[in-house]
Amino acid sequence: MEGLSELALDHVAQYFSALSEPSRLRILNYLREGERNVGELAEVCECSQANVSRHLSTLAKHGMVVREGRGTAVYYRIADESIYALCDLVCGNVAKRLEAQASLLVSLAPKKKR
Amino acid sequence: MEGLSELALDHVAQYFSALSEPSRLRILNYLREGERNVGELAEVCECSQANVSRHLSTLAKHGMVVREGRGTAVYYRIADESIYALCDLVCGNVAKRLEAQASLLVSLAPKKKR
DNA sequence: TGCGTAAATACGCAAATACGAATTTAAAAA
DNA sequence: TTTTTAAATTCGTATTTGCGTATTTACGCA
Repeated sequence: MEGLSELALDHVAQYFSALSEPSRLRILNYLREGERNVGELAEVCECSQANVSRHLSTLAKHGMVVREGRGTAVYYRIADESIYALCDLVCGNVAKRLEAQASLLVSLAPKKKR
Repeated sequence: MEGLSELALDHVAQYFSALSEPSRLRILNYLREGERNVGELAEVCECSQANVSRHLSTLAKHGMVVREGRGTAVYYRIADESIYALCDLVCGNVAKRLEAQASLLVSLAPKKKR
């Protein structure tokens, strides 16, 4: 992403922004197991129907999920598996960071009993 | 990131959130070439000093950049190159998406003159 | 110790974003 | 066509976030 135009940067930022919400990450996580309709996601996410619908539309806007109406329900599924590579990368970094902080904490903490 | 706790999801979301700002992406981009101090970044980013400082502190909070005071200036550099892998992945996805939209646009557009 | 420069922070405001509640739209079944 | 169910959208509100301006802090140097 060396020489990106201002506009391209905005797009990338928006893309990251779509992933910057716990509920949306949770939704993506559930979709790992396969497609789900809005109601199912709402239930398992402990999230209102309206809310899930909104989140899904953001994800869809960035091509992360695909919408398919079937019968009276609407099913969503992951459009691009590379999303997970992304998330896993971040998880790795976050974990590294938390570990670092934890060990720092330990080294600063007063000696444990025993 | 299969079975993540609520708390872990929050962390991941925050991490993405740190990358969801064009100015911050621009800063990261400049840091590809090597360390820079705040003033230099402010100049090249066309961003106020205060602003750059704020952005840098967000990036630092997530361990993306490292702070090092030298003399009266403060230099920042990338802490973890994997950030770029992340950004490049996203760039790829965004590009794919834009291309798809572009070709859709073409197929819908009225015939071009000539 | 005081001065000057660079970075960080405080404060106020404007824009963006998420959410609940209510409503509207879309589609199947009676 | 009417009814029913699922999903999308609208609206109002509270929270978050980014930024400009001004101030404070940190550091080197006279």
